[in-house]
Amino acid sequence: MRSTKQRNVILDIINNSCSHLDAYGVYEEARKQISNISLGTVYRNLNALEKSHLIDVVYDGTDKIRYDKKDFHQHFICVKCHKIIDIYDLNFKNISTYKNNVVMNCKIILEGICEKCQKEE
Amino acid sequence: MRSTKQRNVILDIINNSCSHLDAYGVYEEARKQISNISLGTVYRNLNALEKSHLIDVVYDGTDKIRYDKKDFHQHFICVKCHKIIDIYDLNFKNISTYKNNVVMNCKIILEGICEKCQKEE
DNA sequence: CTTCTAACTAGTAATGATTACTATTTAATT
DNA sequence: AATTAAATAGTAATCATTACTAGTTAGAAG
Repeated sequence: MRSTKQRNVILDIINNSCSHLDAYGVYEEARKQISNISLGTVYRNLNALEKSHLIDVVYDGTDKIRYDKKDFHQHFICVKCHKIIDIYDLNFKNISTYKNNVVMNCKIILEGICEKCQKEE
Repeated sequence: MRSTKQRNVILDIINNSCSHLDAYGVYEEARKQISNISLGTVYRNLNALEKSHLIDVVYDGTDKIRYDKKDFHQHFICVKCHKIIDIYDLNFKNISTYKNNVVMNCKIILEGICEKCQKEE
């Protein structure tokens, strides 16, 4: 993967933001630095950066994919307004609430390479 | 929410499947029982059932939303082939592998109603 | 049982997030 | 400086999902 101005700007935007931007949000931020950057370039780089494990994705329950820095933490997601709250102090002892937010469900997803795909590498 | 033939068939398909079907997969199964069921009806009911917490959604890393029965378990998702493996015996003591599948990341998402949305109810 | 009506459906059109394509540019190696 | 594979801008295409409309139906009330 080559180092380009566009890719560096996009990675910096993700790493310096706490707002879980979607692709268009990243595009709007990036245009402040590279006025004619293409939306396709933003999509292509977000996919490439995610594939290289340099950024993470978050699904907030809408149809948009949101992007997040690689920084170990968990999320609370409101099923009504789709707000995402970063959790840096998860405590499984009382998981029915997290700071006045009512918890209804807990999803745990392990991501990795399955047995079959390891053999094909 | 009224009980309709279409809605019952769709809920049954989700509850009797282990394959994390997407909307079109549910549509194909449903047509075996209601030959002229509409794809729009499938989408509308999947959304309604999820909103009523009768079914769950799973994101496998593709652009398709997959549906799952409400049955407390966790998921392993392969980042290469997007296979979803159900986990009923999660053990945090050694999380670097799950049954020969290499774990690279663990996402924990709490879902619920945020403080602001509670006040607006 | 009949009437009533809001909720639901089938079928189709529209939307919009994402991806694909193409000519041009550029990082970085030789 | 020359070379070239990878990347980009701009635009067109894709396709999962949602919206719309006229007709149908579940289920409550008389």
